[in-house]
Amino acid sequence: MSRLNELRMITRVAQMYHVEGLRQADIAEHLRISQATVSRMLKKAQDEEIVRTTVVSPPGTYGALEGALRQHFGLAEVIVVECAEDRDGAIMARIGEAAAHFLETTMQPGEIIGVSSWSETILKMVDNIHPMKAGKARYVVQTLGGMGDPAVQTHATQLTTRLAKLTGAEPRLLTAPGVSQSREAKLIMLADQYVRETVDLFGKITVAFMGIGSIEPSRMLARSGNVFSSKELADVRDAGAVGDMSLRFFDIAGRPVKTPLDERVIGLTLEEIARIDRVIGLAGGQSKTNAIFGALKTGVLDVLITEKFTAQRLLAMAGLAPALEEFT
Amino acid sequence: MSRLNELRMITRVAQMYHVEGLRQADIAEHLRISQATVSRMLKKAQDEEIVRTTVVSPPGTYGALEGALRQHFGLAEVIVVECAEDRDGAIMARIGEAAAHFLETTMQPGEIIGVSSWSETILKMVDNIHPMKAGKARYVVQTLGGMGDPAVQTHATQLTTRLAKLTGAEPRLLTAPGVSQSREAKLIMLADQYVRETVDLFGKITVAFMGIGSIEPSRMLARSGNVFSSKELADVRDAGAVGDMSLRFFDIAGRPVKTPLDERVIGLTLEEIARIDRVIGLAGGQSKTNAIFGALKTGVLDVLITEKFTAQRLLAMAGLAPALEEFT
DNA sequence: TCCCGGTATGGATATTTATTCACTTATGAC
DNA sequence: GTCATAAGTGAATAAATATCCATACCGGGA
Repeated sequence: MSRLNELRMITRVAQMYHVEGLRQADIAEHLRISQATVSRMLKKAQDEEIVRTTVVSPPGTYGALEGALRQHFGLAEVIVVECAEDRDGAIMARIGEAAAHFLETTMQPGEIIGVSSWSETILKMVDNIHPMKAGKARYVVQTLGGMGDPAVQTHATQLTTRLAKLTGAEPRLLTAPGVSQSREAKLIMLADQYVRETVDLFGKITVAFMGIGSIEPSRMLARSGNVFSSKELADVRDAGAVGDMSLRFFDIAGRPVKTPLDERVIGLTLEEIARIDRVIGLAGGQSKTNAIFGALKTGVLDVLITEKFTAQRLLAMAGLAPALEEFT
Repeated sequence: MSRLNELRMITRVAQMYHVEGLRQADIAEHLRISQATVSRMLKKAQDEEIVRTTVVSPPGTYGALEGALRQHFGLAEVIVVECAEDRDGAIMARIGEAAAHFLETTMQPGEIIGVSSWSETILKMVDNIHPMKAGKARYVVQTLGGMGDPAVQTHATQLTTRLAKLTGAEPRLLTAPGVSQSREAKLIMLADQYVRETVDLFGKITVAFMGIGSIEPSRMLARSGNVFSSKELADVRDAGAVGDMSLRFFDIAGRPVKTPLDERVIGLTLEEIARIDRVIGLAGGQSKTNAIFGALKTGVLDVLITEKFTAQRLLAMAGLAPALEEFT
């Protein structure tokens, strides 16, 4: 009997607190009990599920998708954006916006930002960053050499420099090609004073933005500026690679895929990426799904920023398809 | 655009706070913002209805009914109990239990308790009170003279005394009949030293338990011990009375119904009842519905303790029938 | 009967949360 | 452009809430 009366009272307290918005002290007075007891009753109301709190995602946000991805891939944060069109360009733009906002709101003063310069998504991110007045970053470090002929390499330089300016940081450029001619050529590049200084900062990077690339011959070659042949690309794919971050390839299970090409790349290694405090992966789109899945499996990412349909596909691949109903 | 990102972030914060149970400071650290902002976001989440808190009544409790009654009749508290059987006896027993629990949990030390002694529900209440160890009441004041022949009047005395003992208070008895022979007889009674002392306490009562009686010839006469005639009863009813508290009659709209009988009653008046800080009305059952409705309309009650079906009928009478669906 | 472990209580206090304040930045009128 | 206004921020602080602690009480077993 008293059990029921107890529940009745707890319900009433919960009502007053959550619905009527009274303070615990007022409720205590009203019911002539102590505030401590009211607090305990409210806790009990939670435990007994007399009060239920639900968090609903507003239209255009995808809390459930984000939560499922966080959980399944062990990520600290996931941001899923909505994208009306399914064009890759539109998707990158939206992801870039979100990444920009993320950087703006989470950047700490003195941070050392790593950025692999030639991802289009990262370009979009930089486009959307507002100049920061307070709380400047320390360095923006280019984590991969430039692609294509030297004239075009200035794109990378510009992007790094622009990001540095926007964040109030000092740019640290990697004045070398992303893919050197040979292992030996790479060593020579690394001997350069300025290159050396930048590479030495790799271990100090506190936050890195990683474009995730897919192994798709046309795009890959296009963006590479033909620094490696379609033969090399085929080798990488034959070795099981599905995608790359900073030209470090991995397979669908997230295992690194090492080929001779690997030795010629001037930029962060997967091991170095893994040691960075916050690594933010940016990518979305049908063609990149496998690459993103592999990237997540490498375990080096802390944050993923992607797009709704991609997120759904990733969960489906992870075997969470049945739950997809909820994730519309 | 930033609007959506804002909502996304708020949703995430709400998720962390309400679902994952993190502290605001931890969330702030995770998201690299200030705790103040987290607090503000959570408030916004409430406002935007991103978090929804619902209080459900556990089975056997009737939060919705209680709330509707509180609201409609302007009561400070309402307790609705469940009663399996529809017998009046069973209903009174359950209401008595609830009233006992209410008294136990809300009584303040030094309280002066008024009790109109002959209501069966109040009898049940006293039956269910556990002796109080700490926080004793000051007085238990009998607010209506005894009914029936002097030998039977000891019932009233006993009830008051017993309640006083249970609450650690000093009993203050009204050693007079509830209904005197005449106006003159009443004055003589009131001249009595002990009666005087008790009546003087009427104005000091801090909490009063009121049985609510219905005008129903058989029961009324039975309980009255035939101190008034069926003619007198008919007069009262003809005057529109539907019920009484402490033999003070009122009609369905809660208006006092004064008849010559009124002058002969030795006990609290409605005006005196109205001045008491907390007046708790106890009643339930089909036959008492109109009486309770009238009692609520008098505006003298602060708390009502009743039973589920009675509560539903009261709301139906109040014109809240359509809402009854929810109140099963 | 008395004593013991488990549970509940309110007062005091530690912890957590909300609000204030001073300041910065964005926005819009002129 | 300049100014005023509005909106947002974090540090400090006020306010509210949760927890600790000492105590009281209940039920059950010696």
